[in-house]
Amino acid sequence: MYKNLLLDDIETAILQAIENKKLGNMEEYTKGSLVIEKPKNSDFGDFAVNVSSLARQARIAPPMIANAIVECLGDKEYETSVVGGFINFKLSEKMLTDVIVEILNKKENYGKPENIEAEKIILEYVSANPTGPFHIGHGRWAAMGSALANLLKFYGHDVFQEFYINDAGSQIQKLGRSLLIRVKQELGENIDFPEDEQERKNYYPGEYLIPVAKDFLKENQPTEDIQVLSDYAKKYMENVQKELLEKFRVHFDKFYSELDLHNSGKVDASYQKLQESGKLYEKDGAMWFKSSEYGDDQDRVIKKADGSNTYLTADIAYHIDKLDRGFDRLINIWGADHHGYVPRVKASIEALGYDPNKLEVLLGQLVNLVINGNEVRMGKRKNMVTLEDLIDEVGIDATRFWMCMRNIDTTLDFDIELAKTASDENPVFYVQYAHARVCSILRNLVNEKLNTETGEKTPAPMTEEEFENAISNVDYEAMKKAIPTAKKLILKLEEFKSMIESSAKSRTVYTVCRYVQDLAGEFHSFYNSNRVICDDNDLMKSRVALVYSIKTVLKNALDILAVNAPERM
RNA sequence: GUGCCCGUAGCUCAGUUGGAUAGAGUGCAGGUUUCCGAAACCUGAGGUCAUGGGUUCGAUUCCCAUCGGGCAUACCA
Repeated sequence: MYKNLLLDDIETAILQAIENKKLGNMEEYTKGSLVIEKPKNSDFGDFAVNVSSLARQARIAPPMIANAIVECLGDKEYETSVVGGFINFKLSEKMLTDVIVEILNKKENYGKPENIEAEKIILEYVSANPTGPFHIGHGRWAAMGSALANLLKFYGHDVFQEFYINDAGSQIQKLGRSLLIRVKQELGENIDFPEDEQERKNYYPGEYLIPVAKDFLKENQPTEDIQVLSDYAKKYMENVQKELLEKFRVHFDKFYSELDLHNSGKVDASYQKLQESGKLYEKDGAMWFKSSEYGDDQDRVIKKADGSNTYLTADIAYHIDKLDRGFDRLINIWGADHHGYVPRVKASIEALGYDPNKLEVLLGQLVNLVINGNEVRMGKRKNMVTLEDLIDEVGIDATRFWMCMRNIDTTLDFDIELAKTASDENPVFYVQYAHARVCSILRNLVNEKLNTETGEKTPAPMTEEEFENAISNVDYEAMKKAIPTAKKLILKLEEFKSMIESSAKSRTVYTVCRYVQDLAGEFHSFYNSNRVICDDNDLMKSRVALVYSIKTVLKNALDILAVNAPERM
């Protein structure tokens, strides 16, 4: 990508300038200390670099530094100009053409970096309790996690997606007790969940267990055995969750059961290892882990006074297991309500002799539901608007896009009315419309036109063969005519590569959403003042190559988000 | 109380190791269609970057304090 090329050139020139004693007191330069950026005002150029930061070391004014560097740059394809401490770059038409050539050659691989250090990554997300249907908050992790997985894969990493099923704790008994009440209700018994708020907390009073009870009775004899009921409800909810994930285009390579983890002996084994490391001690009849020695604000209980394990014990074993499976990097997406949990898990990893920096936890702020302009707090069990309800109302594409379009650091306000009306106010349609429009142009190019009133046929502007030729044999001569009116558009297409790199490195998917909106905007703007199908054959051919490139890049970006790129709308 | 996240246009949000006139969408006002999809485009108004200090040639960005919002502070999971 041109950012890297320009930076290389500039850094070489700086080293040359230092050697020639043109940079005052400056004696050395560390690569990577400058950044190529886009000028705020495009009149300055296509790219720019600010060299003011070198002034302190060189002890001469920024403009002089900039000029000295430019002098050492030599003849290049692009033009340079100096304004204050900035060196501005203007790409040549040949360089712009090369962007299109590259896209048309690489197609669905355009944007993938050539040489990166591929990491073996395990990405864990959603990891919900199998005690009920997903709510909207789970939808955010599902959409963002799957998009992040797609992004990291596209970038070249080896990504394994995993869902940790919390199927071992007391909440499972609670689920069974709740199902028992629903079963009894089905059998005509006059019984309900306790009114008392404290007691009610021991149940899941949501109506979603009613169909579960019905199905249970179809397949089983009535029972009051909580274990049987728990197992049934748990499996049932797991299947409900799995089906919805697939429908939502979220694919996990493995569903890892906490119960299996316990049964495998791995939890006991990691407890043993912790004990051997000397980081456990007894207090008040319980076993404590000295996590405060590793930056946690206090020590944590690892085995309760009654001899049972805490949730943390299993989670330590789980993370150690991930490391033992040979992953270079563990990325977890957790809700912000679990943020206090990060230091203790890292502490345990370190205490057991692993590198805690291999674990990256992306903490996501929660989702607020906005109904009729009022925020509805997402309680875990009350006010439940399920993810499925949401998808049914606003569609998969819109839901995925909305969930991904904000930085994970900010609380997401999901305005259900806005998402439902979902037309002009919805950015996903704006982007999809751009893709459909491109496809429409491409169709019109090779289809003859029929006048419905007169029955007359106008021949297609291009034959299939001419079309194939226009998008496969492209060089500067062929593209030249399209360049002057398409400069901004081509620069945006070029930006796809640097966007992919920075998004992958910073683990953000909202930047991909922003990019597709920008690209769609550039295209719509271009479309309004330039025609693709026109009388000038050379111009038409070159614009066909341009428009086909846009379609390719839009598709590549939307594929990462797992949002459809429709041919028609 | 303590820790983490946040506070930028009416609203929802960007702002890349500190740097050019703080940007986009939406909303509002106005304009654009004999021609490839007007679900689009163009123009305009709209800002004490929460507040007050500090560091710096330069702060929306870094530091401190205050105010406001969210989350967490279990031998629950």
